[in-house]
Amino acid sequence: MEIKRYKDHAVLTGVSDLSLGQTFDCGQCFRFDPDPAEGFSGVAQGRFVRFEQPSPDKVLIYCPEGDEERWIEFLSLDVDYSEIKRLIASGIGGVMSEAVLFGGGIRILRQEPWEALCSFIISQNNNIGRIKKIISRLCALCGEAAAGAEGRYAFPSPAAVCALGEEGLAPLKAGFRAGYIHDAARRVSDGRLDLEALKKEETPALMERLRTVKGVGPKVAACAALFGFGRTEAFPVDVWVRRSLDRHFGGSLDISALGSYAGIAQQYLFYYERNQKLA
DNA sequence: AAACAGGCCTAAA
DNA sequence: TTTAGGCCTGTT
Repeated sequence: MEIKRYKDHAVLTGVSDLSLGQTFDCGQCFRFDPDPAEGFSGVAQGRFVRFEQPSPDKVLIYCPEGDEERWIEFLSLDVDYSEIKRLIASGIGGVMSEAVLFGGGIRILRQEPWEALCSFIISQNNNIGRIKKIISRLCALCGEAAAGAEGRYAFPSPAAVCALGEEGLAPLKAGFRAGYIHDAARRVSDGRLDLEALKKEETPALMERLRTVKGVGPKVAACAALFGFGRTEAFPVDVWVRRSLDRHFGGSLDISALGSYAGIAQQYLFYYERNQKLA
């Protein structure tokens, strides 16, 4: 992969195994949308960014000079997915191979721990459209202005969320999740749940700690670990993956064959189960 | 209009 | 330890 820097954007060539569309529409991330101009835009790490993909092997990143690497990491473009895909497909075969072909452009984004935890708390018993709206309102309510765009907001800090109190979250219309959001914000901001320190923990211990938050069960903890802590071995089972496992794998899957890539495989299965009928 | 949506909590066996 | 019902809100 090569990087060339121009005045207001960087150009990556020699990109493989990436579809911006699949990556931003596979349910892992709630803050990016198709941009009116072109491509996908959103806020991450407090900064506005826009990505374009004029051809499969070419990606444009509209960002300040010097930020390219940040976004390359965000997109996991520093990881060789072709090898991972081969491993997953050959390790399981059958429907898994189909799923890898179908969603082969998905990359697991490297999102921030707090944002991932909070977002997946909100996601429970909820649909993507509404999840996005709730998160958008949360950011507008107490997030700081994002760098690089007017009217865009960073994901708020735990302290900022906590300061609102549970009642202060009412405008989000998050329903029963408001209490969960507040508990998470309180635990993180008062240090009982030290997300920074948890980066050093093994994945099972990490998930166990995350589950001390009210409203965080196995699925949400696994999602936070996978998307917020880069734990690609975490294997969240939601209704779609459940459906896929029931339909194609006799109800369960021996993920030992997937090594540390179970979470990536999960994402292919999820995307395939959820979207194949649209194709 | 009733069910359901990318779960989890609580109460009851 | 496992299982059923309920939960906010919005959409179909």
